[in-house]
Amino acid sequence: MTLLHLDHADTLQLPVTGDGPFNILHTLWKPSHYATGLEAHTRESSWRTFRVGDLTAGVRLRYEDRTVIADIYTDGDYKPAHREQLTARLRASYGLDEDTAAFTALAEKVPAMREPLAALVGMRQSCPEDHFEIAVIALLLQNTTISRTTTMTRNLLTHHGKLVHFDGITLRAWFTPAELATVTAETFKEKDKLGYRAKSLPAFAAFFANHTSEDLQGENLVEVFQEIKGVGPYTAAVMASHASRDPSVFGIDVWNRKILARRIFDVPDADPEPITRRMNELFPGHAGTAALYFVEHDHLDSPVAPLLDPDGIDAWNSALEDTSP
DNA sequence: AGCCAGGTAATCC
DNA sequence: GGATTACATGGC
Repeated sequence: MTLLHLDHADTLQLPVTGDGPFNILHTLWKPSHYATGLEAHTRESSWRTFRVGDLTAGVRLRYEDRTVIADIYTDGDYKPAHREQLTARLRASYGLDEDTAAFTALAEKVPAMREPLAALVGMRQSCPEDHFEIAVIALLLQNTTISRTTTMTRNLLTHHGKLVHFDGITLRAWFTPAELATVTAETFKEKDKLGYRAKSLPAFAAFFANHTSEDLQGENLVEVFQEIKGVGPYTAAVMASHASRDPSVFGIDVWNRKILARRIFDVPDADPEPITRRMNELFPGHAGTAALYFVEHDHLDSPVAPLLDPDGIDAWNSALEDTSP
């Protein structure tokens, strides 16, 4: 597939205004997140692609003096409106304006949260995906293994997304709902190997071609999202907790169910209802944030997609560029 | 071979 | 309503 070269267009200074400590490493890089090719992280820098309106952007992120510095690389006409959209998107994606004090106060009173808090304090939810993109991620996680989720993600992004190069790194970029709307369910099944999920994706593309993330502000999202075919309680909760950044919500699945059962009940597994009830008792209004801390702490020692060594970037680039369509 | 994966919708009683 | 069951695919 063609490699799109992006040129430097802007540098944004994004001060962290939220109250409390800010953990840049674990806000940008989550040890539990599987490899998508959409982002890469070293200890010093992160790279990530964004689709914003008609723009394809590559972003390199660094942090100093309580400010996130974002170097923006683009493929075309970069307008003032793009700067505004990207600024808002980056601030929201990494929770730069969100306080951590309320959660930290609750967390300090719960013995099971002591270690996760010590290791991760100042970490915010990260969700560079918009509602459409996070819905696709959650769809690909449904009832399958991470290995197959990774394969399906690679298939979709290779066949229907973009491959870009900027600031010395090669990354994949998402397709937009409009771009995906031209693809049939049969292609998703036969070519992208999505299995029974194939018929959900056209419904996702159609819904989000007509509803932007901005349109959805203020709705009861967990209910609204479930009107989309293929979106149930889990996918809707992932969308609300991640893209809508509702700190009280978390999607429960067989994976985090076991992690949370162990952390709060000291048992290998438990039913979703008592887990949800107990999480809400322990962390009222912040159960989603608490779940995030438990899950990321669980993966800290063996990350799903480890940090990149700066010497490994050439190999990273070759691996992505060699993927055939 | 058979079971299970970071679920959901359709179809039962 | 709540309790099954089919649904694609791949790894162990």
